[in-house]
Amino acid sequence: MAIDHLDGRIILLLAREPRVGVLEMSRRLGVARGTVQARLDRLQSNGVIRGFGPQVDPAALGYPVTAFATLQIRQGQGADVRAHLATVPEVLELHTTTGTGDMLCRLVARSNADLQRVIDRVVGFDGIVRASTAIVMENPVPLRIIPLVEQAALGE
Amino acid sequence: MAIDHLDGRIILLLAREPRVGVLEMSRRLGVARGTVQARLDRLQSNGVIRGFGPQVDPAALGYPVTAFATLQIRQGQGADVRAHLATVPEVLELHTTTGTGDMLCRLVARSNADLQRVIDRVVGFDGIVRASTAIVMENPVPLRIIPLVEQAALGE
DNA sequence: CCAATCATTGGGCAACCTGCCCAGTCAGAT
DNA sequence: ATCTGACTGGGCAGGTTGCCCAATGATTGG
Repeated sequence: MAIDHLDGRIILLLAREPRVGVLEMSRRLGVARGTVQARLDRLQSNGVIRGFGPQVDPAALGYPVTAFATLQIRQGQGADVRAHLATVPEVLELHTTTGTGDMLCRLVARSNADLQRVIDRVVGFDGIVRASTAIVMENPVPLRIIPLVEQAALGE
Repeated sequence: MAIDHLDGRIILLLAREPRVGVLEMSRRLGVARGTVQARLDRLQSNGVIRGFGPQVDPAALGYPVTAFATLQIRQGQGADVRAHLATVPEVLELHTTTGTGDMLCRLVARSNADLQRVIDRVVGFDGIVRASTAIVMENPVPLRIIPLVEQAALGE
């Protein structure tokens, strides 16, 4: 399940230049094409690489405002709340957590004013007792995985 | 900047089957190949599509534990803290926010025990006054963008 | 209303890559 | 010693890409 150095280099290369083909990769990495192909197949069936879907920027889509909402749920309403939130397009992800709240969700909106609409839609649901929202001002470290891949590839 | 229906269908198709080529897409969408190519180029230079990097699963890499940490920062130490957190591979993203805390970051770790090490490393920095961590138990809605793309493609 | 501009179409071309196959080598495990 | 699995290097047909072109709407500004 863990990845070795070559796997790491493949992922790194793909992350930097997603367009490179298997043949070009094999040249850059100094291994045979079949090797890269086999590694890639393995990484994907492993689940290490989930896919190569397009990374879409919500801001460019007209949703420049991001926020995180911590939700407290009425006991036993968890499933209903999950189903509710899954139907809201502006809910980009949802986690159930330990700690202060019961759930944490990432929201986007067209503007700060629009965020109010989104929040109303999110919390306007019976099972949600309380919500506390933190609006994102800056994103100094965008979602990344490379450093972790490097660490995982070295440590094995 | 906004996307139209055809853009939406292109993104949707790419999200479902990242391996399809431009030619196959043009067949499926019933438009000329050049059109799909032009749209794709535009979507990428627009920044709507950031790229097609591999989506790596931290769990498959040996980091099955995810947590969110809310940090309170000593006044004026923001830049230092950002730089510090950027050097920690287990910090997958970092936001500065309004509200209770000053920053919110997503962490991963090899285990709950390992999470302690990560947190120590994260908060073991002078500018951080206080940290409150929420461990993710479940992820009912994994990071997604499709519903938003559909909405954006319809609304324009 | 006309002209200009832009997106789209349909076609063609050479170069390239992919998927698939094979045999041979090599190292580690049994 | 034998076997298994990974890697190599090679070949092949088919499909795709990147690039070009001329022609056709559709939209916009004059």
